[in-house]
Amino acid sequence: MMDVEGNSNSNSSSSTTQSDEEMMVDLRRGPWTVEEDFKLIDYIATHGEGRWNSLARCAGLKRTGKSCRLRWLNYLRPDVRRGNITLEEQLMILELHSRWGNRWSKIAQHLPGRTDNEIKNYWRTRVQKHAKQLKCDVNSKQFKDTMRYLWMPRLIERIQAAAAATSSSTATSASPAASTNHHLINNNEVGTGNLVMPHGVIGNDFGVSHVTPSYTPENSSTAASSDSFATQVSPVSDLTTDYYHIPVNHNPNPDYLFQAGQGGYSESMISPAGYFNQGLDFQAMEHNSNQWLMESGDTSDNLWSPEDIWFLQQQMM
DNA sequence: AATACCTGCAACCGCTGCCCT
DNA sequence: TAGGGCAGCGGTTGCAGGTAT
Repeated sequence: MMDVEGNSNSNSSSSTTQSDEEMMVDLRRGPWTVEEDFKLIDYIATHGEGRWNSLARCAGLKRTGKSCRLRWLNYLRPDVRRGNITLEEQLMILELHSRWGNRWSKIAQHLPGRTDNEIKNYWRTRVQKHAKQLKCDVNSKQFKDTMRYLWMPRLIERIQAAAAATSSSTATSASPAASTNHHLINNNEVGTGNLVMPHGVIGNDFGVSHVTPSYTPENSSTAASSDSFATQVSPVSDLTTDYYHIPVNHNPNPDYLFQAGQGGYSESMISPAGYFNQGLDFQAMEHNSNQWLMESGDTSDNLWSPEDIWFLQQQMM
């Protein structure tokens, strides 16, 4: 299908526009070369982005406008963030996806520097894998609840643990990392409307202990010493100070995630009273959650034993 | 050491909606 | 108002690198 040498095959029932383009020019496809990258960067630096089809022509690139746009937005853009998805970003993705579904670009808007493509890939490769292990549909209520009441709280714990570890080890320094985490966990900022984490989720009034009373950073299997996690997902955010620091009250977007009074995340997830009433045993389920988180991003296919899966399914019924 | 298999990610495709003429 | 061009979105594919056998 894809021809790295740039000779487009004729299988595609591509759009009229694209077919016309391909007839007129011998368009390249497949991976971009360094030379092409430089051409694109150079041209955009001089002329700016937009008008992608003409941009491609003028820059001397034998690519479609689409391809140029994609390469720029997903890879070459100077503010694009590369590397592992942080815990905070994972949490954000889970929450936003539970709210908006596969609206990747919309989700990406709330993760500065991350592209919709990257988030989509993360979802497909990591999240859907876990759904598969649970033998349930990623869109099922069961899986969503598991995410909401198990996975996400554990992520929050890990963020807290990582922040605590960082702040204690860098208490006397003014490192950017410490500064960053301060913004993420400082509960005082909740009231200011500047903290983007949901109200009460990260802070003294967040009831993590109600969900996982036995948790401590020391005994948690999710501690930063976990090899799989340490390598796959950086336990300490390397976010810039402004990350997650969008002034909520000034955000014109009515859909803004953590806008006060939406009654979403902070109320339903952190106070799952209804769930306890339904007989969910979070203590028991925690085991699975720990494994899940510990191996998040791992390649293991055995996170869930058949017994675990059966148990979880029974609890969710 | 060689091969098969798996995973993650970059890139492509088709579709939709917006804007301009 | 209709049609064409363009930008953007979500889904899908193919490949490179890693891991298991």
